[in-house]
Amino acid sequence: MEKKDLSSHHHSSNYQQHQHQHLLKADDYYPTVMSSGFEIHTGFTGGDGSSSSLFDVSFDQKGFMDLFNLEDHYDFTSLSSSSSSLFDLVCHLPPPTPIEVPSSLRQQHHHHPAPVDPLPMLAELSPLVNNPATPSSSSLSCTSNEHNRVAHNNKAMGDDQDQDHEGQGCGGGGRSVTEEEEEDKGIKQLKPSQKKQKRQREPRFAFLTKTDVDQLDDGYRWRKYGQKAVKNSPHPRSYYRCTGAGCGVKKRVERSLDDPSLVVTTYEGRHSHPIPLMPRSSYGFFPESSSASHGISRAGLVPPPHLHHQNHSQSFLFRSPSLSRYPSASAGGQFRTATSFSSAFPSIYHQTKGFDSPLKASLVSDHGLPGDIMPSFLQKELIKEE
DNA sequence: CGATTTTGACCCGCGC
DNA sequence: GCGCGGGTCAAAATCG
Repeated sequence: MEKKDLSSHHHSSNYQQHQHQHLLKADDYYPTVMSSGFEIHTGFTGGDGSSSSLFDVSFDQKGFMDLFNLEDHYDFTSLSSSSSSLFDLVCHLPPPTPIEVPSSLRQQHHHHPAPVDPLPMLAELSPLVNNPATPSSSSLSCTSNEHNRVAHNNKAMGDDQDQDHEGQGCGGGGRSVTEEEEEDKGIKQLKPSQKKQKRQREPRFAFLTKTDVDQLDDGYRWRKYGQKAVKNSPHPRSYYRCTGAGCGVKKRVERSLDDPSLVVTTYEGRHSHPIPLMPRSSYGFFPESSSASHGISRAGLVPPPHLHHQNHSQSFLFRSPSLSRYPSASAGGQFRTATSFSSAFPSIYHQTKGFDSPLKASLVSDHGLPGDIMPSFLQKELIKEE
């Protein structure tokens, strides 16, 4: 039934490499950190910014600051590419406050399970409203999982939340990934008593990406296991699972109702393995940094300790598939991406364009931390603009 | 031929 | 209890 509508969308093949802007948004939050050298402009700029630097990132400073409460401590304006990046900051900052997710997004995410322990603070903070600055700017909001409380108004995903304990899982919880996974699968079949136990979901992160492409290449390999029509939306939602052995990380991709040009990618769980491919994503960022556990290594960022705890730290790199083939950023063309993510930075909105150089960024997670979810899109998104 | 995608069916929780 | 909607399974189809 629904499929039909859906079908039209996926396929990367069709995606053109033209312009994609990625806005990253995050939704459920967890603070992830991204790294790398970009410039951060304190002013919020609209979506297509016109900045020309390679990595211009604009944040809504205010929101950002608010989140972190940094105002007093950090001078964002001073950040520049040379600096370690905002991630540095992030690392030292207090956790962000949750933001409210745009209605369209909310449907899905919000339900937060119960989580793990996320940031207490956040939890308390509760809802923030973010103002979607611009439609596209999408600020996304995120809420933390835990924070569900806040959000839980939406029940849309009710089941979601309830399900599985994976939550802790991937990294967190106690069960091994495989176990979880299996359980996951088996859930249906086994269901008897299990029902009672509600499953909790793992922490999720959502990113908003403004792009023509539905699928971003974040360095991991994903297998699509389902697609559903989204209520009130012509665009379907696709479900992907990481193909890594034992890795139960899931990803959900759909277009925003509010702005079809925005792709909402929600990650759930942590990867239990390092990023596979260099091939595809060989752009380099990643890696190594594992050792740095918290902190940023030059390239990467790691979530602040407090944030770190759970596994939330993940690293991502996003690239649109189509772009994958393009040799890195080096390609001098202009690329542009705008991402906003709420997880870590709730109302942040930034754009990047034209990277000329490979970003050095790598997000680090403790390696495979399950997380490794964070996109590095920042880094590499190379999108050729026109 | 193995991996991935497609897609209808099914499961499950929730509200009415 | 029923219908709705989200999420997942799994067989078939497709891809590389």
